[in-house]
Amino acid sequence: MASLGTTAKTPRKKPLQARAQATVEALLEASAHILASAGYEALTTNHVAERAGVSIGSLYQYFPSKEAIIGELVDRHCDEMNRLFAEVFLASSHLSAPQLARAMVSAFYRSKCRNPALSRALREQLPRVKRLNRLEASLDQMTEVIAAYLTTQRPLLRVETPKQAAFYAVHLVEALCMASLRDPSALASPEAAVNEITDIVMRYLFP
Amino acid sequence: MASLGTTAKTPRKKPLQARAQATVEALLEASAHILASAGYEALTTNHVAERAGVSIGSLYQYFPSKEAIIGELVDRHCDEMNRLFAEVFLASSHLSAPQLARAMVSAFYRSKCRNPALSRALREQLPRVKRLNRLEASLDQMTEVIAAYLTTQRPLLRVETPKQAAFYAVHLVEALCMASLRDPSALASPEAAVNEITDIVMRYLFP
DNA sequence: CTTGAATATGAGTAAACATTCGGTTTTTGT
DNA sequence: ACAAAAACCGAATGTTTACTCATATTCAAG
Repeated sequence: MASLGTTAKTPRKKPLQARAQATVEALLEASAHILASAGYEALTTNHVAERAGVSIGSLYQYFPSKEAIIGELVDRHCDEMNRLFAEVFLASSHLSAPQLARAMVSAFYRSKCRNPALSRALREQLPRVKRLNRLEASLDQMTEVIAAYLTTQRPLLRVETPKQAAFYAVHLVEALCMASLRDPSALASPEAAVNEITDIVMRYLFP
Repeated sequence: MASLGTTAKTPRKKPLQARAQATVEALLEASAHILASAGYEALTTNHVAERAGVSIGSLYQYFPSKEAIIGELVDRHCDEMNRLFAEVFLASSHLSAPQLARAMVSAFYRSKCRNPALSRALREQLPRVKRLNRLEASLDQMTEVIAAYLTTQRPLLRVETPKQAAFYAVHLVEALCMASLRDPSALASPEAAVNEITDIVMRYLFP
């Protein structure tokens, strides 16, 4: 491993032509597949390049380091999650609290269902790659939005501290969605899981 | 790295004399410290030996591989958690459901408080290592015990499926304890956290 | 005190791995 | 068709790291 400290942090080149874009996508897809199916241990640059069907040299034309690939993977995952969260929140903000809650839990659950194995790997296998903070940051941002919403609902609220309530609510939903995802066979259907989780949060937040 | 596949899985020697025992303890303590303070990346065998104040050769007298050290660390952590769980469960089984719940949550929380950094590291940085299954296995075992208990409380229960309820309850408690642990400053005191988490579980399980 | 077993040592080995670089092929614009 | 740019290639490099082994030291029992 050449000194990580001096590794360039910016890509060597931007992919301009269509085939270069395809190369980048293939590399990211290969990384996601390896991470999801074989774990972080198996995620070596050579392995990624091989699976992507490109040479190791090409990999380093577009990613300055192995960490940069993972970073991009995390970034995309977070962006997708944030996008869905914002979309559903806005689209459902006029609904009642229970309906909104259900919509949010469902959205969260479905966003993880797109690629359960990858979701798990990103959450569980990424050894403190600095970038993983972005996932925590996403949750923190959600917490703030929820806290603001709860403040507007204060009269109806069972709890008195919206910020704290949002913290527990978000972590609760995240953890139970991931847990349900891990073992979907032993438990009920996805819809049932969403219902149950929604129920738990609602009972906590509202009378 | 010598071929992992053919690495011996049993220790070379059992530590018989007192100084050998001390060496083993020093190695485990060093491993825990490095893992908690610097993360898995920094957990190299040479680093462990250095911090333990013994030579790398001594390390390999008592542990057949790096993975074996981590395995022992996880084993001890799980054993401690299981011990505390069983003890508190037996000692409190005659209490009312809310009191029992609070005792269990408190015990869980306190067991993580012994060494928060290590608890986090074992939970968040280790899923790459196969052995982490032991931690999941511990949770699964707890779930079974709780499910059995809930079955005896069925008439009082709000939910109808003890097994599923136990699953959500255990994961909920675990996740929220870890989350509270991560950011104890922003939230209330440990007692308040335990109370809140207990409250959430109780509202879910009982009317 | 002697002797054998247990313990400790640390330079050395080999393999894995991230990253580089010199050179080739393909595409684009003219 | 022809240059220039972009993309691609993969053997080679240098470092990291898990693990070994030949040797030295300490302990315990007779």
